[in-house]
Amino acid sequence: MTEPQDAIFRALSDPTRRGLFERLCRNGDTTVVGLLGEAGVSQPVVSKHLKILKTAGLVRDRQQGRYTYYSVERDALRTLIDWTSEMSGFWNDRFDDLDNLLKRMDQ
Amino acid sequence: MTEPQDAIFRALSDPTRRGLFERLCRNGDTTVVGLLGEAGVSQPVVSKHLKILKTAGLVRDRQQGRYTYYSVERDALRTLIDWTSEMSGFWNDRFDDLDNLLKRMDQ
DNA sequence: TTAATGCATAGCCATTTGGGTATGGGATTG
DNA sequence: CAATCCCATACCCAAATGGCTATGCATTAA
Repeated sequence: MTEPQDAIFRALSDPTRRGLFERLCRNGDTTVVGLLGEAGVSQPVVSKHLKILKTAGLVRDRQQGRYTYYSVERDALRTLIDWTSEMSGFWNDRFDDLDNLLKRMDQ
Repeated sequence: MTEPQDAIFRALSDPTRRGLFERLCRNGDTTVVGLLGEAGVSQPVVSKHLKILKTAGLVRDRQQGRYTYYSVERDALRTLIDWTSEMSGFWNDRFDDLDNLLKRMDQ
């Protein structure tokens, strides 16, 4: 059972790739060549990273003539947010339990 | 410049490792042997993963006799939450900009 | 229609990574 | 004190990963 978090965390774990995603978050809708500047790697590498981000459901691409525009996918970070709040929830629940325990012990 | 997100995303990108972290979120304060069951890997591998989680600032360990208890670090997910909301922010800002643009065009 | 541009795919290679077994040291139990 | 248990470190190995160059296919520009 491969969780959806797998692809997300994997995709964002590489600095170059996360940099591409961040740039798309800031500037949105950019061509591959447009992303090439700050990436610091060759064009094929950028393409490869974008494909991974796309597979993870983080970005989408749109063809226009000989250009390919990439942009952040709608609800890209939904899975990440959900997972994080679930984990935080467990954490808080345990503190609630501890809290209740202490209250009961206090009586 | 190695961002703090690097270690976090890296650490959580591996399913086995994320599984360990999730288990600690749910149950908190568990020994290495206690974690061994669900992990599905050998004890040395669990220890190695825990070390990586610890280095990433996600968990802490506490020695007690011959047992080592691991638990989720306070504010473990802070960095993750901050990064996510920052990215979401950029996204929303762009929509605000678009919104403003449309309003201005509307006049 | 030729030349140039944008981009993806295909190989190739060095490094990293996740897993295993072997081992040893400290703490507890018999 | 001997046996056992908990856990970390040291190696080793196959597979995955991230980078590169070469190349080819569209699309646009000359």
